Parts: sequence; structure tokens; C-alpha cells
Amino acid sequence: MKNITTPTTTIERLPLYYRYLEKVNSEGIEVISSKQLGDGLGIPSTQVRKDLSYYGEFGRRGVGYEVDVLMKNLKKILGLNNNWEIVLVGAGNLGQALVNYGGFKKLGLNINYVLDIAPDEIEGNLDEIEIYPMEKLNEVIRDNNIKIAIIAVPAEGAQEVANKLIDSGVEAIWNFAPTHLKLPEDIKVRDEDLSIGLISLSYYLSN
Amino acid sequence: MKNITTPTTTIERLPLYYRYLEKVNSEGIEVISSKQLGDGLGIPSTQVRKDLSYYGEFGRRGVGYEVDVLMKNLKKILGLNNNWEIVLVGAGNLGQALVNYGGFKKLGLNINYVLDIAPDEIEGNLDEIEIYPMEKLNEVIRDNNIKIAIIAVPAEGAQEVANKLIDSGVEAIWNFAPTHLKLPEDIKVRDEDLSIGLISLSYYLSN
DNA sequence: TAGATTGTTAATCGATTAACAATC
DNA sequence: TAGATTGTTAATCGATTAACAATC
Repeated sequence: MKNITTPTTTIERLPLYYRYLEKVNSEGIEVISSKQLGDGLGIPSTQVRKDLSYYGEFGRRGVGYEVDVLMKNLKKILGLNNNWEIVLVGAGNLGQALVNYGGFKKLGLNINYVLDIAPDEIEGNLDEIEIYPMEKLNEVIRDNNIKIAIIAVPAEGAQEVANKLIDSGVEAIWNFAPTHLKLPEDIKVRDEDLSIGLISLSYYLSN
Repeated sequence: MKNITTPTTTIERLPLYYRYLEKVNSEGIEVISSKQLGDGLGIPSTQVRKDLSYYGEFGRRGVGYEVDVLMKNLKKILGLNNNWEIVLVGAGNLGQALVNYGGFKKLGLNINYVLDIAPDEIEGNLDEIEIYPMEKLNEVIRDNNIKIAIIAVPAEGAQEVANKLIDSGVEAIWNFAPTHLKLPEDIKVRDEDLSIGLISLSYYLSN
């Protein structure tokens, strides 16, 4: 019976729901309807309900969703109870920005280890975190049983870094290098190709 | 007859094609098949051909695509001949990373103007670029006829910044603030919500 | 001619949306 | 009870893929 797979688009909306619930929760709101939740995010209420329905029945008909109940469920669904330890490879501008981005830590996503080919040459805003040389990659990942890695190195070096990460035990990669990584099927890769966003705006303004 | 609209997914793949062509071009390759192009990006050849077919017939049957011809066409389609001038609002870590990201300039996407609420307090890697105070927003945008803006301010301030940008004449916004902007229909917004990427990896590892 | 590869049609697959019974 | 809102089915819409004639 449960032969239905969750659409990938649904999975990408769940974090939005979670964050919006955090917001209304901090405002003291205790119950929210799919309409209100959707309006806050530009998503139809019918889609909100459909998305949630892949995971259970979290609301009450005629009433809505209890904010704290839905948050707790989404947190679990998204794996945010795991307190992930994450390694970042590449401490350039973008890497530093990611480490300093405040939003991750409170979600249980901790970028605790940073590596770079030239740790001594890094200038910027990473004063309080130790930067390891690339030679320590295997050690850092194995010793801390790290499963998630971020690649923020230039395109040329990304494939080699990815291979090493996987050899060391990493299972999921958030890839900011503008290149297609060829990796085993069971490794989860999320490409975050920043230039697509800006180029697509250029496209829309021109057409 | 031409009542067919291009899928949004196609539009997001065009930049990938363009960049891959740049790469093979720099390697001296003059002709490429849809199969080769697709393999380099993890995209089926049939999809490559379908995507391109929305814009014209760029290849030769039995032969493939001439790299420079296809590049020239894609460049035009993507609007990269326009030499866009772009304004960035918010010179924090992420904003600085975007300004210093090398890939944009060679695509004719020039982040030439940076604004921040506290221009004097910015420390980091923007030594060579002037940072304007927010009061100059309208002036900078109007005087330079800027159509594309990047928002890299905290979520709380993003809607207000977006409103001002649009009042000044901006038509497309690349939004890094983790919030849903409510804007007129004719304004093109691209949300680049960084936390989605990392949270979805957490999801996949947990399910 | 034989082999390769495009461009396009039709079939399939996946995601969104409308509609409404269930129920608070 | 009357009004509101969920959860779910079925219909629609959109995107991908298979297949193949056209043609180099």
C-alpha cells in the first residue's frame, strides 16, 4: 500500500514550513491553519496539506495545526535531532560565510571542522575555529564519525576532494563547486550552483 | 503554433550547458554531441536536445554541435551580452563572498555597487570597492539604471529592502534572506535559501 | 552506403491543484 | 447546529524519456 514516494519538491518545502513555524512560535502563536502557513510562504494551502500528508496526520479538522506539535514532528522528519557534526573543505570567502551563517547551529547542524590546503594563509573571520590542513581529512572524518561534508573549493579540485571524503566515510555532500561530481549512487549530493541563480535572472529580464 | 512555454527546469539547465561548453572550449574541443555534453553534467542526452530545441536548431544531424556556435547562441539566450550592472545590499560574510566570487564577472554579471547599513564597520575582503550607506540606494540604482539586485541582509530587513529596490526601478532580485518576499507579480525573484540544502541532506541521511 | 546523431512526436512519469467528505 | 479546516481522491498540469524519421 505505502508504495508512494515523497516528491523531492515536498522535501524541499519541509524546511520552509519548519522555519515559518519557528517564527510564528516565537510570536506566541499556538495554532496555525494550512492556509496561514501557506500564505506566509507563497504556497497554496492544499499543497501544504498534501506535503504533510506524506508523513502522517498532524492537524485537527476544523481547527488547524498545533504549532509545537507540528514543529516537533517536522524536526524529527528532517533529522534535526541528530546534532550533526559537519566538515567544511575550503575556507575561502564562501566557506567562511557558511561557517559564520547563524542559522545552522540552532538547527543542530554544526560545522565544527574546517579544512584547507593552506590553513596558515586564511585571513578573515574564522579566528575562533581551528583550520586543519588537507592531510588531516581522513583523520578528522573517521575520528568524529562525520557523515556530512561541504565542498567549497574551486571546481578543479572538487572531484578529488569528494573522492577522499567518501573514502573516509562521508555519505552526503553539499557541493558549492560549479562542477558535476561523479560519485557512487548511494552518496547523496546536493549541488548548490550559485551562478544559476544570477544567470536565470539575466535570462528572464532578456526574454 | 508557438504556444509552448519553456519549462523552468530547462532554463536552469542552460547555464550548466554554457559553463560546460566554456570548459571544453578552453580544452580546444570544437564539436560536441548531446551525449557528451549530457554525460559531463549527469543529464540524459535526450534532455539536452529537448532543452535546446525550445530555442532553435543548433546542431547538425550525424555530427553534433559546434562548440563556439552553441556557446554564442546560449550566451544570447541567457542575456549575457547585456553586461549587467548589479547592486548588492548587505555586505556581511555572504555578501562579501558573492562580490569576490570570480565566476560572475566573466559572464557579464558585474556586482559594481554595494550597500550596507553600516558601511564604516565592514571588515573583510572588500577593500577595493566602495560601500554606500543605505540612504544612497535610490540614487545608486536610478543613476546607473540598475535592474538586478542581490539581497544579503538578515530576514527581518529583507522585505523593506526589497520594497525600496523596486521603488527605485529594480526588476529582478536574487534573495538570500531566508524569508518569503511579497512583491508585485512582474518582479522576478529568485530565492536562494541556503539552509534548505543542508537540511535536505540531514533528511536523506535520516530516512 | 553505413554509422552517427539530431530534432521532434508520443508515451510516460511526477507534481500540483480542485473538490469534497469527514470531523472538529 | 453552522462554520471552519483537515486529509485524501481524482483531475489536471508540467517535465522527462523513449523511439524514430530525417539527415549529415
